[in-house]
Amino acid sequence: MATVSRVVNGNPNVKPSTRKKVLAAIEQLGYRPNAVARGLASKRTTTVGVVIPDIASPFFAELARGIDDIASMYKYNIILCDSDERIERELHLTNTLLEKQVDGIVFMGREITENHMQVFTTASVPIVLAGTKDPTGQLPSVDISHYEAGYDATKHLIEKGHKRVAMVTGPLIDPLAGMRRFEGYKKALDEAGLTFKDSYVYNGNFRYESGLDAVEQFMSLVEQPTAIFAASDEMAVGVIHGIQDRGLRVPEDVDVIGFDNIRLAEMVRPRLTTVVQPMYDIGAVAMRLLTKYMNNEKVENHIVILPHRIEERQSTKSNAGFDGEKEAE
Amino acid sequence: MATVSRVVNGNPNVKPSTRKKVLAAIEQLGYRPNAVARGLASKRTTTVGVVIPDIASPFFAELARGIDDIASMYKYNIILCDSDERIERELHLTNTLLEKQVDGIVFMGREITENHMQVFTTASVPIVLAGTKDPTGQLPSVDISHYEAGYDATKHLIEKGHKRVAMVTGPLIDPLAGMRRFEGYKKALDEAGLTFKDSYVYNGNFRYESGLDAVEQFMSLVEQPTAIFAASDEMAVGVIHGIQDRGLRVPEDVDVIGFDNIRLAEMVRPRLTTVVQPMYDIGAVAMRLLTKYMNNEKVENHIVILPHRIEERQSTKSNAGFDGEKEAE
DNA sequence: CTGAAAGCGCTAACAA
DNA sequence: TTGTTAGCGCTTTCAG
Repeated sequence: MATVSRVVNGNPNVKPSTRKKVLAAIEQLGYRPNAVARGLASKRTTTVGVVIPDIASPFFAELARGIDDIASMYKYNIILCDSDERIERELHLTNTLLEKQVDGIVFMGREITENHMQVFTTASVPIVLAGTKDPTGQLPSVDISHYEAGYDATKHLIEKGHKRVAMVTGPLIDPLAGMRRFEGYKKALDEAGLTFKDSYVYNGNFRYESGLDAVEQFMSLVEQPTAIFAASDEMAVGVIHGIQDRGLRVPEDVDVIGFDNIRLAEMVRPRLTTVVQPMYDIGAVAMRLLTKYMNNEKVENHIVILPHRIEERQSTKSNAGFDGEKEAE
Repeated sequence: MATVSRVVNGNPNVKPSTRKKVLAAIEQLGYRPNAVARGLASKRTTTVGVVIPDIASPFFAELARGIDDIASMYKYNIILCDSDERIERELHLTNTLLEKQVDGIVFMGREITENHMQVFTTASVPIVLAGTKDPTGQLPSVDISHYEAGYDATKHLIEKGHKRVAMVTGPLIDPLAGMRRFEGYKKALDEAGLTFKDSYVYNGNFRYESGLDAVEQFMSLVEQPTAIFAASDEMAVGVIHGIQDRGLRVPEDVDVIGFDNIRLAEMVRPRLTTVVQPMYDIGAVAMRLLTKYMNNEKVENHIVILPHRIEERQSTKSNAGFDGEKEAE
């Protein structure tokens, strides 16, 4: 019994000859170790929980790939839970995962509330946040700087000579991908001496249709924006199509920049200039970080901020020269 | 001890007053039942395994959503395993899931080999295939008729008057989404008296780039096709862009029809006419079917074929009238 | 309706 | 190097 356990677990204290015999018997009988019993006895399940807002979102799916790749590299399986972006569900799923005795959890979500903190901090296993960050900075997390990224995207447009720069934001209830990117936009405007206008902001929901709707708002203005920053690639593509559907051209009439760099960014004409977020890496690093906690390894920085950059494609004009206008201030 | 178990599991044989007391104590102590111990004792883990070729593929992600929704409706959790389209990995993951004592498995994959059958048929829990089907028809499965769908798509093009209809296939090693759709294409051609030409076929891999490459092949021909059927929406969008990049127009110069109806089909100009496959439903029905097997319910049809249909959008000409040509035969 | 007792299949000391 | 012995935390008879 114990020897079989040793063989199955690769314990070296087994005489090679008996190991052979055990292995033969295992093969013979088609014996399959019971991971549940093992989990109960050893208190390790080699399973980690993953909470994801929407598995069908290209952004989160890519994070999930990063998580899964590293997890399988470390021989962990993943219990994947789609929270459908609902907070009560996030909490409930986290508790279920804890009941299932996962060795750790990677949590993806939008907003981290007090309730989240309560559940997370009382958990007996490590939890790391991927693609988000808790407001108090207590929890380990892996993300980019949404503020900087929003600032950079806007500045990129301003540097091309644009004075009338609009933004399609995400839901502002989302403190990072929604609010912080928006704040970065305002900062860039401010720094360039451009006045912020409410009519140049459309609150979207990251989806394609929001981009279409945003264009409807912007193009009904007397002073139409000449450049648009969308907080997601999907919305940016919606913006491009909205513009094209009106007979205008991108980037000749309007420059467009997106956010994320999902594959869609290359599957549109013109190809989308966008802020690239290392989605796969965010997932991978988060999972790697989790393995360290699960193995009680030392971790120096529990909050990791990965770099972003701008990938310039064809939806923004390449020439810096531009028929500037002065009315915009 | 036993009474607590009864309370936790909702067993009615408990006096309401003691139930109250137990519940209070649970709350008081912050007691969290251990699902692993429960699984060992009861031999049910309320967890199902899901094998998926690529979590980042919009097609499979949508299936996964269907699976997950129904699973959570029935209080199951999901261990999600990305096989990365590699057969050995599929087999290995299936075995791991079995070791983890999942109550059932939903399997998504391309080809079902002898080796698969061996593992599947010796498993002690039910396994259902989603988005595929085993060649022998022994295993429960949920899918569409790829042959019919390929036939319908091609016929749709032919009925618009096209004589030169090309196809971008999936990998022909994929017996269904690759081969069967292709066979349907050939059937429709044959039935319409059109001769099949090798040069009108491009073997793609379902990805966007394949569509681009296919156009390169097709447009180098003396007799260029006037209509193209792509076996996936991604490839179809690649085809559209390939055509547009050459200064031609869709559908004025070439009609294009895709396959799947992923969200991308609406996020392109012109919007893509496509064969709609009920992706979410395939996943949902597969999971529902699995629950029946797990509960030992009667199942009448273990192979279910869901309907497909063609959604006509702007990438195919709406008028049946067409400047036909006769050289094509 | 409740409690006692026997496992579920394994791991982890401990002894031998 | 191997076997023995306790559990892991629950469910499930079986008495009472």
